[in-house]
Amino acid sequence: MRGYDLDLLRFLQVLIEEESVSLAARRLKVSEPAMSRHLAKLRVAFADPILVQSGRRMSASAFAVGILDRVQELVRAADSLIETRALANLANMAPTFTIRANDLVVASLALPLLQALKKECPRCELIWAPEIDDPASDPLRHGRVDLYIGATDVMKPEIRRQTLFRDHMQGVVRKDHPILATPITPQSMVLYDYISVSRRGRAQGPIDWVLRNQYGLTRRIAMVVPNYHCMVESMKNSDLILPLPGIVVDHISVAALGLATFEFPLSLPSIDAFQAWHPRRDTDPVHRWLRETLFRVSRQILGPCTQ
Amino acid sequence: MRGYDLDLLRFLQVLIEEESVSLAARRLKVSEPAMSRHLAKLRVAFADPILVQSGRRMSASAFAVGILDRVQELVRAADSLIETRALANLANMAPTFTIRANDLVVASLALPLLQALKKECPRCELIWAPEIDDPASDPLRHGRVDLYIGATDVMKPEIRRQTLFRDHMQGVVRKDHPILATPITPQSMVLYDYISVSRRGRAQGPIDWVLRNQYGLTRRIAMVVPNYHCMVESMKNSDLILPLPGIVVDHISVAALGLATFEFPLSLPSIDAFQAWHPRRDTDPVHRWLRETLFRVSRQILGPCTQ
DNA sequence: ATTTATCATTCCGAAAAGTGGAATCGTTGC
DNA sequence: GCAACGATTCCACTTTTCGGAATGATAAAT
Repeated sequence: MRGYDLDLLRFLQVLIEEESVSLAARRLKVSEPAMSRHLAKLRVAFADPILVQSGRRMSASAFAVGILDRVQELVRAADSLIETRALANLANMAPTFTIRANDLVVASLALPLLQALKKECPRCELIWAPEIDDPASDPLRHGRVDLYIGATDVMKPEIRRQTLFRDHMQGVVRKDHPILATPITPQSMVLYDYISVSRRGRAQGPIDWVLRNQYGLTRRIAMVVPNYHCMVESMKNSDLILPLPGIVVDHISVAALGLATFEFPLSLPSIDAFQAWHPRRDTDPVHRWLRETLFRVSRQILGPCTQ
Repeated sequence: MRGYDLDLLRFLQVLIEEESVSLAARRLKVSEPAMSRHLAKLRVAFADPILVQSGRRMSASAFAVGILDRVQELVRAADSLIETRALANLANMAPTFTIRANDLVVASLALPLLQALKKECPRCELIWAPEIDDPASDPLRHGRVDLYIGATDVMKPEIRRQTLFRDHMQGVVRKDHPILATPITPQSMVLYDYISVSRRGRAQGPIDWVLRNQYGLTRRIAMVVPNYHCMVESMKNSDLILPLPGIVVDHISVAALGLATFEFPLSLPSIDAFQAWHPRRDTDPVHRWLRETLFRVSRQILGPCTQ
């Protein structure tokens, strides 16, 4: 006798995580009757109900909750055996990844990421796809893009995502801007006009919402630009204020451009940059290696997320 | 896509351990074609041959050898999930185990073992079956005995066994025996007659073989007895030498019986006491709990094996 | 060099297992 | 009391797995 079918562990993990036969079925792409039968087999094998009726819903039994960690680790470890084999051959592979990210990310991460990847896989290639105005999920779904790096996009529900780093906006002005002469307050913020960076022409953002809701103030957007490049070259001749994320500020030579920066005296929500991918790549060990390498590199370059 | 069938891990483990499709098939009680197909699926899943032809035989690939530890641990951990559930209910169980062991073992281990078992399972019961002269394997095969503890028995090949403790023989004589007047040598050993303890009337043993082969000496067996009990009561009135294992010597009150002990000046093979059970109990979590408890108790009482 | 033995793989028909849709059951909200 | 929702059971069909027979590969024996 060989004991129970170990493949039931895959079902067990998802059943406990979802606490629902229907959701578990959907997640593993089988019918509800099929999932129900798997649950029945698990109940026999473990002599435990696993999921118990809790009013209209189901909830996991104490025993099931107690072993979830071990089940998750088991399934993960079992799948990583496959990766052991696949990754053993990285040095002989020549994978090409298409990654879509905005210019800020490319500027700061592209080179260190490529260096880290090539360390283990010398013939690895990256293609940085240009930003588009369509929803970011579609190319992931169709497989035209392997990985997407964004911060504000709303992704389709099935798209997987992982936070890479946390950022916040800083104000950029010319070096001797009058706003710097005294401690900056919300009131002094709105004395000057602003530049807004938005590919879709969106002028309003978190700064506006906080000013209005917490101080009853309104800032003026003098113009909206699709990217910051030409602004940082010429804004030193004006009193305009340009909000930029830290990732950019760290990247440009502020002093050389005749500029200075300041922290907004506001409680702004942070910006969580993430990487996103389609679930079909979940079990692709080479794709996982890419994600893990990008995650590690982004933390090295940009510092850990404080969350 | 759910990834490969995790149940293949059971086959993977046995295939790597046996390095033979036939032996693996036999061990898991499937046909050779069935095992061959499982191997084929493993080869696809891992993109590795797993077993490669090495002349007439097969041997495990480097990759397979490299992951065997992890595979064994995975299968063990997966099966132990079942035990987690089963053992969670020990306090409410009332299992009865039939254990066959010789009197020496019963005398020294029965009470501590029962105490240790009852600590976790208050209604647990032990039945110590009397020694018999038939092969010890048969009752295990037929299920009449759950566990057998022995030392010298040859068991059937499918019987599982685990060493419990290591022992050695000591000489027992009356308190003022002349052999104790000077350092004991092989030559002085054979000046006196011996008692041999053997249920099957076997007079010769390792002592005889070592004396003959290393010193060209022969000891005289004055009599053979089926157990040592009556001898230790009456032998103080004679110059007979009674060899007994340490487990007995530690158990009886040597001084109160007017006796003394000595170490044989010979390089004798040690006695490995073991527990034995039928493989059908391998996956029985309650039976495994019994074995593990017996193992732990025997080490506590008799000291660890130096091996 | 040929034959024999052993072990692994492939083929094939039969048996077993698994599937999803439909029907049914149990619980809660309205 | 009825409707909605989710889980389970039933049923016919599909897929997978099984073991015996046949085949292939290798080394030992003759």
